[in-house]
Amino acid sequence: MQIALKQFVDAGYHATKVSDIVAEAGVAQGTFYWYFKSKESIALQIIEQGRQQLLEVIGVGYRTHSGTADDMVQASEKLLYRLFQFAEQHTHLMRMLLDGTGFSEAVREQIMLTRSQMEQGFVQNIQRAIELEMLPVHTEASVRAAFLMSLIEGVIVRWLFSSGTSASSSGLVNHTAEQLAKETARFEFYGLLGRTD
Amino acid sequence: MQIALKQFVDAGYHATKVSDIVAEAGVAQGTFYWYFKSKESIALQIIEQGRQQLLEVIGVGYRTHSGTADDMVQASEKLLYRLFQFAEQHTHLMRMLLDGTGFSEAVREQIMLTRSQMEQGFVQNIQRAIELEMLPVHTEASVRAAFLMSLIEGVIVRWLFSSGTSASSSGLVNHTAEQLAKETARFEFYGLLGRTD
Amino acid sequence: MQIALKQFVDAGYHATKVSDIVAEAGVAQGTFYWYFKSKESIALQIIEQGRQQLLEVIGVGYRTHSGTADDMVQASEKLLYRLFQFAEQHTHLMRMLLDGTGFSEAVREQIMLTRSQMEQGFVQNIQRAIELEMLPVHTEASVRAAFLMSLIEGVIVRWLFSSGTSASSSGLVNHTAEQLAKETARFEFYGLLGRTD
Amino acid sequence: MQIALKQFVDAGYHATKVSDIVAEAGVAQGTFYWYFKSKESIALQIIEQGRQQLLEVIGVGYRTHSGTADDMVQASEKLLYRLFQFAEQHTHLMRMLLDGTGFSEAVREQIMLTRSQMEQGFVQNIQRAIELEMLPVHTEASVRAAFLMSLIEGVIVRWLFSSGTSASSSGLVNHTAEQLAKETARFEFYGLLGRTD
DNA sequence: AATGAATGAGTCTTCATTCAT
DNA sequence: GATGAATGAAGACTCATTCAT
Repeated sequence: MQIALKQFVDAGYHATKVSDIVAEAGVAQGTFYWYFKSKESIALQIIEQGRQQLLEVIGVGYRTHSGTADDMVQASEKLLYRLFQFAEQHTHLMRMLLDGTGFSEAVREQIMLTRSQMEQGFVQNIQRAIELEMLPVHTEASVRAAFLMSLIEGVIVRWLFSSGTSASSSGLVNHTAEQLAKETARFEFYGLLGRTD
Repeated sequence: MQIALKQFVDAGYHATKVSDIVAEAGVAQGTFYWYFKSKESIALQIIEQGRQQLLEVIGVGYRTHSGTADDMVQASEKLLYRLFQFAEQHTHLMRMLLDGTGFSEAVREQIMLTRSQMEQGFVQNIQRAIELEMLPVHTEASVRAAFLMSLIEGVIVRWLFSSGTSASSSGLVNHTAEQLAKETARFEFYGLLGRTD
Repeated sequence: MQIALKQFVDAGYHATKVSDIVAEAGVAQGTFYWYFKSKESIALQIIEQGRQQLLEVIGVGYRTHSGTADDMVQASEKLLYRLFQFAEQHTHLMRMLLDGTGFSEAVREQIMLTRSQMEQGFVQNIQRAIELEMLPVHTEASVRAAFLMSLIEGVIVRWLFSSGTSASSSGLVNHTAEQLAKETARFEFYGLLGRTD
Repeated sequence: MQIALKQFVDAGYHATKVSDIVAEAGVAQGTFYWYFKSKESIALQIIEQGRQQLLEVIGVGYRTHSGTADDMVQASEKLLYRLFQFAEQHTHLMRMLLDGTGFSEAVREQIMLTRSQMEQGFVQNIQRAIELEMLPVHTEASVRAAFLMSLIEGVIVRWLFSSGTSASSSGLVNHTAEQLAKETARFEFYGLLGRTD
């Protein structure tokens, strides 16, 4: 699965032949089919496993029961830090989830489901914060979660996957997970204008 | 090209057969090859054309020479409005650019290049705003452009492409381009906490 | 036809596309079919035309009515000289006839027919020489004609077509038509051992 | 490879479909590509194998260290006999080598190389004979080898391949390998005029 | 558990030929 | 006479999957 994941991400799902996977794994073609029902099935299993790890990472904390704005920023920073760390350690998986390099319908659906579940987590957190009057009410929680999730996904993509291609390096490339978490949390809560005090 | 774009986006690049394209176009297989060198080449041409349109849309304004924070917000709102309108009218193209549904290496590279050029535009605008002291200096322009671009891409994806799959509808689905532009601009400048006055 | 012949010979019949021919000729694809019924038909016409020229060249003389061995050698030398000259001036045609670069059945048949007619000419000449007791009777005329024809074909091929490829240059490459005719005639009548006087 | 060779020779390289080969072989299309990289590659392998066999056949003897003219004629006769026998047993291969029925560039090159190597063998033998003063010096060895090779190629073509087409049967058709070797050797050394004693 | 040879459906691409203008 | 866009049959090659051993 490690090998398959890497190849899916590096070369794309379609461009990755089962024969490539087994070649790198050093086993025979038939062996693949002893462990996996099909090429699609291995992709599905990779995601399934990744989903669980990912949701654990973001699921842990962030469920404050009150606090100041600063508390929120700090809590978010911590969550983002954990998430970015995880992304750094599971580059291939994240790439599969965020790039979606041309998988089949069924696989794409699972990818979307995973991201959707992640986003749902944010919706709940934001909802809670609004109820606790830690956040103003001017916008729906789901919209704000969408903003947040967009931000996070985009940041990870630019941070970890922007090299190689001729595309610009987005200025995020040389950041540490920690710096990135701080910057992102600041933008999350205060926007481009930053804190106005 | 219209037909090919639609099929690429709906079924995926690989799943789209040249025979499907010509069938819907009502011409013979050979005719395709009279106009396009290969299947990849039509994808490349689609992007090339789309890139130009897209860059025109965001290239127009946003190059203020001074002004208050409110001016900035309004200018950004206008730009976003134009962009979201364009996205609404060119759903398939945007999907090709933002989803990248498993195209070949060469095509993916062009997609990335297009997005990168768009992001570069934002970098320059932000840089200008910092020079004019309209934005605080605490963060590099390229980082902020990355945030902004992430936001925009994520918003468009959730707004236009989130139906169909079982994934949640992200709360953005039923917004108009106008509403979305307003909300996004607000988040862009003030973050989750919103304006503090 | 000139252009087609050249391309058939240089690239091979199958590798030569009608579009290549018309491109070099500077006319449209359809124009080709105004003048020729098909790709095969142009090849057939080329041969037909070439056959007539070729048979004229070798048909002229060589019909002695008596004479010494020296007379025969000289007569043969003249014939070969004419033939080699013709070959030199019609390289492409000769190549088509002697190389037979993968033409279709019908074309190949015409090529064979042409060569066969040429060989028949030699059979008759040799037959005559035997009747006139200018040549010993130990071998059938047809066999000797086969030897002769083999010799001539091989010589022309090596003389005119052996460059380019990595294949050896056969030592014939830098001869003039005249030298070649002399050497060939000598071998024809006296073999490797040469004249024994 | 047997089957492919036969079909290449009977129908021509281009006219032979991979599907024809596998059909006659009784295997699936894919199986072909398990054993051969491409259609061209099987042709190349056929030649490679054939080259080795052929060069062995002519490589054996013929390297006398002195002797009379008669010795030479007999030695040559033996060599020719072996060669003609081989040709008779490997008709298809010889046809591929001598007819060159429209193969691709790469294959043609290998064919030419094979024939060239054969000719080189003759050059050396003749050179030796000249050094040993068994042959007169009036002509270069390479030229004489060209004559000889032409003779041999032409004889084989006419002997084995002249039926079928409407072309004449060249008078060689009904000879045995032995007779042919004798006649050819005679012509080789004494030419049309034959021995003058 | 593992092998790897065998399968064959699937697809892009080529190119001789046609035909409306 | 000439054009060149349109046709569509044909064929090489790929690769996920199967299966006898």
